[in-house]
Amino acid sequence: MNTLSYGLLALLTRGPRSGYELMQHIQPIWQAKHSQIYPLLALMEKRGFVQYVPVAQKDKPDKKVYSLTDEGIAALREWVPEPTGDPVKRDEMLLKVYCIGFIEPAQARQLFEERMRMYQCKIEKYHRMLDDLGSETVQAVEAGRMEHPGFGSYILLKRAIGQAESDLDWCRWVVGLLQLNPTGSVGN
Amino acid sequence: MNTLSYGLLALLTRGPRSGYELMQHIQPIWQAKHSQIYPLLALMEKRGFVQYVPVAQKDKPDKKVYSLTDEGIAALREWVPEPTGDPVKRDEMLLKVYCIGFIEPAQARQLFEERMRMYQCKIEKYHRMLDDLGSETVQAVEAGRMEHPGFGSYILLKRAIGQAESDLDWCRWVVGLLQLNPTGSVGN
DNA sequence: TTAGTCATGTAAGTGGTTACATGATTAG
DNA sequence: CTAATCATGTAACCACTTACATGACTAA
Repeated sequence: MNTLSYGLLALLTRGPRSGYELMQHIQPIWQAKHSQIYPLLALMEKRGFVQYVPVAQKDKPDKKVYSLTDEGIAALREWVPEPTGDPVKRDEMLLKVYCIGFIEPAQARQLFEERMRMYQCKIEKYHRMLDDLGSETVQAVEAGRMEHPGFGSYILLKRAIGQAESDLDWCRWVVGLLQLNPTGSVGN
Repeated sequence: MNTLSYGLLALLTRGPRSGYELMQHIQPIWQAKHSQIYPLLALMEKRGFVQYVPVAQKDKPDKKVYSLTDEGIAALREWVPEPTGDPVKRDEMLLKVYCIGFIEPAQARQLFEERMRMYQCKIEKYHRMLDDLGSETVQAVEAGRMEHPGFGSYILLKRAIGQAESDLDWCRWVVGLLQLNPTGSVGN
């Protein structure tokens, strides 16, 4: 049972999901491909943490809909109070930024402008996801009702938006600095 | 040549460094252990991207001080304009937050308070690192002189501080929400 | 005297990605 | 007609962590 396995159990607290759905929903929180998720689900099924019902579909491939067992819920509850690992962040761009004095100013500008587009897309996506949660959830969250399904999703989305906006502001600040001293603008 | 290898080349643009120093300095940007870094340095030395001078020390173990070769610089310059990979973020805590409705309110509070301490430590550490850069660097950055050694370090530190403060604010906001509805305070 | 720092390396294991494999349906 | 989505799985590979190994010096 690794962290991703517990993460899958966490997602299943919202209700039964297929492996494919789990794979999609876990992406914003924990990057993982289907090739990693399917074997873990099979393993957890063997160990009794989850169970599945095969669902036949017309027009689409059949699927397995997984749900938590009592054992799975117990495992989740044991995991939560355990010491939480430090966050792991790896961003290739930051390594490029470290040696920014070594590269063409035009390339530097491009690097930041690409990232600004990426963050803007993310922010829009997250806002759409917030809207999808509905006003009923918003009211529950604002009242601090953490037992409400959607409380976790809402505060996670808020965090993702805050992070993306902070990064976007940083990009704008750096682009502003770069324009102060347009070393690379010969020929523009 | 993987991303970490280019990252090591990026660090070496600041001047010669030992493997041990590289390992320490790359931590805030890219988590990697010495056991991963030493073999990569050996490989890059074989391929001619870096070279080293053995330095004998009294009172300390001998070390190898690596520096960039012209080939290494060329490789760096080729890498920068290549498409930049998406950032990878994996934080166990967010998975726990997702199923926060399923856990004890006291445990939830503890989770956030632990994180708030972690972010506060980080922010203090980053501020100390900023101070270490000196006013000369600050002036160069404020003038947008990106070719200045320290420009990259300064803007990366600013980003790290912004991120940590954004996360800390989020934790405070959630803790505030949790206190609105003290479900778990029976017996306090 | 125990733990921590400096300093380098290898070996074994886990976690995660890419590629291979299948196949029907739908949208451009 | 090509690409994307849904849906599951395996195999090979790469990236990263943990443990093993050594050894001298220093601070609590």
